Amino acid sequence: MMNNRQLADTFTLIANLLEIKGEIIYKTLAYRKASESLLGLGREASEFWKDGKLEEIPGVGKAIAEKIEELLSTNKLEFLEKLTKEVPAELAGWLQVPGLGPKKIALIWKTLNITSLSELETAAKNGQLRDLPGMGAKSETAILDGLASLARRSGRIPLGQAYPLAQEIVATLKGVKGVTTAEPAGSLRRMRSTVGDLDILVAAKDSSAVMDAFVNLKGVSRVLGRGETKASIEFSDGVRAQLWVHPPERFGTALQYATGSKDHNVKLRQIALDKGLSLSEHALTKVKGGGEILCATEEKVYETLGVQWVPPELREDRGEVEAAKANKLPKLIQVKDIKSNLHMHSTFSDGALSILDMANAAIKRGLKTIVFTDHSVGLGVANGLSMERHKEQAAEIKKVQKQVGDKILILHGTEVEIKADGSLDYPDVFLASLDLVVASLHSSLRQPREKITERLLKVVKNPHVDIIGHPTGRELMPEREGADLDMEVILQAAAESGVAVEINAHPSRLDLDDPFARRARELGVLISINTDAHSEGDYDMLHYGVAIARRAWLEPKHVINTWTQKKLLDWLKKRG
DNA sequence: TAGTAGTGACTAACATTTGCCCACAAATG
Repeated sequence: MMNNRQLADTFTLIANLLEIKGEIIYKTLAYRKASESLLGLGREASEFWKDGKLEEIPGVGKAIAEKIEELLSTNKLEFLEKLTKEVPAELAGWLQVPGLGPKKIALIWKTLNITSLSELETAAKNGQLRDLPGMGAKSETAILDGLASLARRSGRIPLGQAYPLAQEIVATLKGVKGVTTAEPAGSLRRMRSTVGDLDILVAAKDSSAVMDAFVNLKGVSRVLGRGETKASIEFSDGVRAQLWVHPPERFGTALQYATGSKDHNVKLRQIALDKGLSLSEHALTKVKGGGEILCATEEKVYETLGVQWVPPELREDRGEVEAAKANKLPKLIQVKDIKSNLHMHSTFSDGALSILDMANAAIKRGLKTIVFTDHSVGLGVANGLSMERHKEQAAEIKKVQKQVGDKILILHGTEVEIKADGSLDYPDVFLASLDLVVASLHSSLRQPREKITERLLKVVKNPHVDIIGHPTGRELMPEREGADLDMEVILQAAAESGVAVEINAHPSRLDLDDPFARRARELGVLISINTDAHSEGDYDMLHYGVAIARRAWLEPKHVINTWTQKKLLDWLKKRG
């Protein structure tokens, strides 16, 4: 049965083909909206279908509901088959080519009667494109460049890679003379777990010096464009970055614009229009009379519009604009709220540091409680612990606890392997003897949905398990898709059993991601944010996990790591 | 096409820059 990702891909394909076909824009928009909505839903559309409630999904009406139903029950869609007879599906792939949009694609396809990218390349090389209306030799070269760049590009960039890179760029640009402020914007500032490109915003009176510095950054392979206020570059690995430069007194509107998301901005600009103001990156302009209201800060933009300032992580048009209007935004969790790390490793399994070193590193970062959850015996590649070796670890923890005194509380737990049949790697009596149990999937991730859901469900119901670690098992660096789980079933069971579900803060995981985490919040599931630290530096990855939690609208009260030591210990005691 | 107002019709989608060709397409959040 198709999952949301596959449904969303189908509707994006339809939207792209309709756009090339030249269908009215609102149809295209409707399919795109439905696609976005499915991706952010946090529940499978099949759940809604089962209950006959497909049309309750935002952006899904009668026509799209029928198409979802057809796709779920037959895996096919007659509408799409018909459409691809009119507009070859291959053409949708052309939209990936930078410099090609729907109009040009339609023009080239209809005039030259070609549909594949290789035919397009040949046509460009043969000089067949330059004579088309509205095109010239330069657009022909641009298309060839675009094709080459497409071959280099590697999809979306994991946040854990983009974030440090952006910090570096920002630091460099801040050093340029005349620069007042520089900040990352775009999906990076919103802390999406993957980003498309790097957006950087700079405040400076004069743009030319900072633009120069930008296009001359180390590793830049080509300059895609450079104007008065914006420039765009590509690094040799295919990563793209953009720079906007605005005067300091307009920085607020500029940052608001560059942070997005697009849908959030559209909604906000609509609110502005309702107030007789036109919002752009430059200013709020009175529609009548044209006077400008300048905003040096983002806060002033939102304030002028009479809505609460929206934290960037929420700006996805998932209800935050309405909440801001009603003064009902959540008081989002912050890094400083986190008092404990409940999932981490030492040299007893595959960690880089001893119990003592990890404890000292945690003290340095102000943590009050840590739990060593080294791997269990079945995970041989990670040097998993036998029950025998757990005795050694217990002794070592006791010793270190004495050494560090009351600076931190060190607990003894495990990250126990969930075996292929859903049983755990240690017997229940042994699990009961540990302070805390994280249960995680590391193997047999490709089991069919029913099987792997059933497997995890067993674990959720085991009273000795306290936290489900990185629930889907997905990885971002290198990319590996998570298990095909029925997360709704898992989360509902978790709400019932009281087990906590993890947001793994390591940037190679970020699992759960925000749509599921938000659904967990709705269902009243306890959340635990952990670094899964294997080294000292891993502790500092916590902010990624907190960012995902913020994207999921989580407040301190939803997250067990914000609890006091006493509350945490009481909870663990109660769970047994 | 979705959503709403109201049962067949209407509205929705903001505002800007850049490059290339000479008015517009593409790209940006």
